[in-house]
Amino acid sequence: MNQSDEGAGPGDRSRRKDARRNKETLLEAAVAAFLASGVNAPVRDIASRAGVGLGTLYRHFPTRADLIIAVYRHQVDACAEAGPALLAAAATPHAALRQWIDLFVDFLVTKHGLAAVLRSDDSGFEGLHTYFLDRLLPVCAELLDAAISAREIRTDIDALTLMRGVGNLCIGAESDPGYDARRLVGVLVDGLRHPR
Amino acid sequence: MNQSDEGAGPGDRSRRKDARRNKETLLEAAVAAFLASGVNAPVRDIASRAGVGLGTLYRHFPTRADLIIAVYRHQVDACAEAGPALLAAAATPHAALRQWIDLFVDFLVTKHGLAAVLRSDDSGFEGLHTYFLDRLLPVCAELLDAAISAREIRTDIDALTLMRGVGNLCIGAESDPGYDARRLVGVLVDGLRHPR
DNA sequence: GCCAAAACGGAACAGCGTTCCGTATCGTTT
DNA sequence: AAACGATACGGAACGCTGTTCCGTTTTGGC
Repeated sequence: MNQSDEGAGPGDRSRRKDARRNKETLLEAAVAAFLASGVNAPVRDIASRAGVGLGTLYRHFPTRADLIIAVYRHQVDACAEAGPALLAAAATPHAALRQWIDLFVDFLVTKHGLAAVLRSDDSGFEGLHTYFLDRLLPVCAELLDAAISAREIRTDIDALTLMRGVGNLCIGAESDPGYDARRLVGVLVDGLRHPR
Repeated sequence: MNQSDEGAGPGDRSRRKDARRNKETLLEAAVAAFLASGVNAPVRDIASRAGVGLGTLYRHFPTRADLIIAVYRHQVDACAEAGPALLAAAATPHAALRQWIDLFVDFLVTKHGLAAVLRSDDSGFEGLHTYFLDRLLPVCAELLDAAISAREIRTDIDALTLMRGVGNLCIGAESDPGYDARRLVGVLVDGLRHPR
């Protein structure tokens, strides 16, 4: 989708070496900034952490979303790949779904502001939104279908709605001791089972 | 909490009549702007709709949150007041809780962006946040307690977590045909019942 | 009609993401 | 080694927020 598909690995041979180095530095700076101030850390902070101008940042990551994607790509991929393994290992598809969603929730909750930005209808984050959905929606759908086939859960909630719901429940979970997103997601997943 | 407690009714006698008129006009402009562009309509739009300067807007409503509160105050109050009535009328406390939450969800879903702004950890919306919680949390707690006393639901979800969860589930419900917040909230409320 | 008190309007400020372009560096070619 | 075109850099500037501030205007009791 964009040129930052592979972080700043050795994949982009044709680029100048200062460009490769800057991209790498920017990624490290972004990781640090996101950790310190959340995903909404100002671009200027990230650029100055990297000792680089704004122009440089924007050439490598045309939008905030691209930078966020580059930072979290590996973790999202790991989450996606865990799906089939969980399905194979768990006692029931519903248990696998629960475990997979827990994985997703753990990821979201530990990234300050990521859940919020994921759901933001602000254009400019569409790329981020799309990436997450492209990667995770098929996995979620597979688990959901398996649970439906096993007649464990209701059939009127599709994978997209479920993922968005789980993502939404994670919003604000980090900066609010009185709000237990994990438990609430657990309740939601319980509710998926056929009503009595 | 602030001087806009009563919209722009005849309550504030001591104010100059142009001030009263402007406040009323601003409220109408805000209603129109929120309807047209969502709760995040720029203050400048609202001021210019009202044919009034920015200073005037900010004198009457010291922050965006105050304006939003003034616009939705009556509907929030109505929702709060519906709680006890539903509890008295419904077959079971859990049914009353479900109906009350449906009321709340209907309110949120029809106000573009309100759910998002309600959950935003952005300071400046704390007033809004506080008002909603002050008004609705006791009602939710009453319904929740009743359902717990009737041994209908689990005891590990408190009113605050539930309300925030429901609010979160409503985020983005307006601008996303593929996302069914109402149904998802229904699933969550189902999940509140004791696990099998 | 006078005049303080009250309210108004909008320029100005701070902070955001993003764009743009003159300048500096790189790496190849001579 | 020198020169040169392509590539990349830096940061001022733009457009958009919400909010503050203060010179000017309006109001309403005397």
